Amino acid sequence: MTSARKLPRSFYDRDTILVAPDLLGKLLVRNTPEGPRIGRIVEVEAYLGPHDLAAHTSKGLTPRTRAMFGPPGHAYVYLIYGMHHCMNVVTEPDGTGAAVLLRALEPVANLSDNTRGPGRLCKAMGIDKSYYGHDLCSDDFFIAEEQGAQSPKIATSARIGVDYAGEWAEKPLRFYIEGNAYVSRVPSRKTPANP
DNA sequence: TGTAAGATTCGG
DNA sequence: CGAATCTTACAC
Repeated sequence: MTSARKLPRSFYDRDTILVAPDLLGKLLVRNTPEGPRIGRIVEVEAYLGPHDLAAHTSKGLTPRTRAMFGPPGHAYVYLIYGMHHCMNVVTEPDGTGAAVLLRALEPVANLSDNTRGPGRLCKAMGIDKSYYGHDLCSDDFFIAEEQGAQSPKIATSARIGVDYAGEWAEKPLRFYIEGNAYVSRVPSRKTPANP
């Protein structure tokens, strides 16, 4: 049986551009009365801070973005389009306003097969606003590293669904495991920066 | 107090 | 390609 080690707070207390790709291959774990729901992270997006026009924190500190401006290693959960929850992992020191959006999981235990895309990911894991600001260094909801796991092959692309962000929409801040069947989309779509 | 838009998903 | 659906932010 493979062992897994919970990631320490220091893992999240680094530049978001480093944390995002490092999250690939890690295990998202939520303990429930029916047993632990576990998924391997295969796709993420980095949101760097208030200067990143695609990030929610570019609007400043509001009740909604409070968790994202908070200390690292906590969950930033929000409802989008009135029907889907999205989960982020807060990074960098308290007050920075940066986070990593989890976009897709590969099912490992007690998960449906429907884990592609940030909305479906939260539905499969049972994540909602009750987890807003939840500490990911807790025992019931955390991210762990599989011991002996090999480093995944990482690819990048522009982030999805942030066309409103101008030049920030084109930056390669989406990271995913190349070839993994659970990545939500292939970057075969419109690529403006491809003359 | 009113309104516009969103880090998405699903159906036609 | 457009509706669903409702919270949030911001204008009046």
